[in-house]
Amino acid sequence: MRFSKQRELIKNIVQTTNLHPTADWIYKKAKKNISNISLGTIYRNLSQLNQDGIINIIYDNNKARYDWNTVSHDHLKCNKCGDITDIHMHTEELQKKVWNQYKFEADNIEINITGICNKH
Amino acid sequence: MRFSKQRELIKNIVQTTNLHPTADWIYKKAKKNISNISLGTIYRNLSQLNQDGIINIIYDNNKARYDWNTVSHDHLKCNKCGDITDIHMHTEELQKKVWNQYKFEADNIEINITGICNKH
DNA sequence: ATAGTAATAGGAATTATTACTATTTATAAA
DNA sequence: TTTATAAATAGTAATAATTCCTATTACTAT
Ligand SMILES: [Mn+2]
Ligand SMILES: [Mn+2]
Ligand SMILES: [Zn+2]
Ligand SMILES: [Zn+2]
Repeated sequence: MRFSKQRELIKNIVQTTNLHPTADWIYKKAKKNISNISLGTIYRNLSQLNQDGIINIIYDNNKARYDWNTVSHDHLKCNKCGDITDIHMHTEELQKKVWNQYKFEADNIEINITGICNKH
Repeated sequence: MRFSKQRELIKNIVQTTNLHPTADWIYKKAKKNISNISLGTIYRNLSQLNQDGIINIIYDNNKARYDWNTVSHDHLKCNKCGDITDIHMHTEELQKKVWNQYKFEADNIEINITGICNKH
């Protein structure tokens, strides 16, 4: 993978927010630095960065969000303000359980909890 | 909500499969009975049925799937064959945990586990 | 039967994402 | 340094999933 200032910028944007931004949010932010950057470049680089284990993708209903935190963790999504916050459930236990009970070899466990956050 | 043969058919299709079908799968199946049914009707009725608690919606990456089983449960998705199977984790504990630790009032907990199923 | 209401079909619009292509750019060899 | 070339880019078109719109149809209560 060759260096590009676009990829560097995109990586930096993702790595300096905890908002779990969408591609479009990242695109708007990136345009402030590189005004003619294209949305295709955003998507291409986000998926490259994901493939290289540098960032994570999470799915919020029918859109992707990007997470700087590649360590396995889970999310709380507030129905009122839309905020997504990190939590850590102990998925190792679940992983064991699905193996023991279903002989299912889990490689990823994602827990998405929706409800009302403590700001309301 | 008034009776309609379209809604009855859509409900029946969802309630007689455990495949967690997409809107498009349901559409194709429905057309065999009502050849001029429209995709808009599929979506409208699926979301009505969901609002009335008759069926459930689950999100598989960036598309919706529909589940006849409205009792809280979770899913295993196989990366090889794409099959989605039901499991039951004990989410009551998780619900308590997020309340105690984060004061987050959970109304829905979805656990999505991907990996390799016991058919491979 | 008629009127009022609720549902429909069909297509247009929207949103998120991917694909295509001509041009530019990073890197490494000559 | 110049040059070769593979990778990346901008811009645009295409696709996929979903929602919105509107004229028409079907039920229901008078
Ligand atoms: Mn996170
Ligand atoms: Mn299910
Ligand atoms: Zn909130
Ligand atoms: Zn499988």
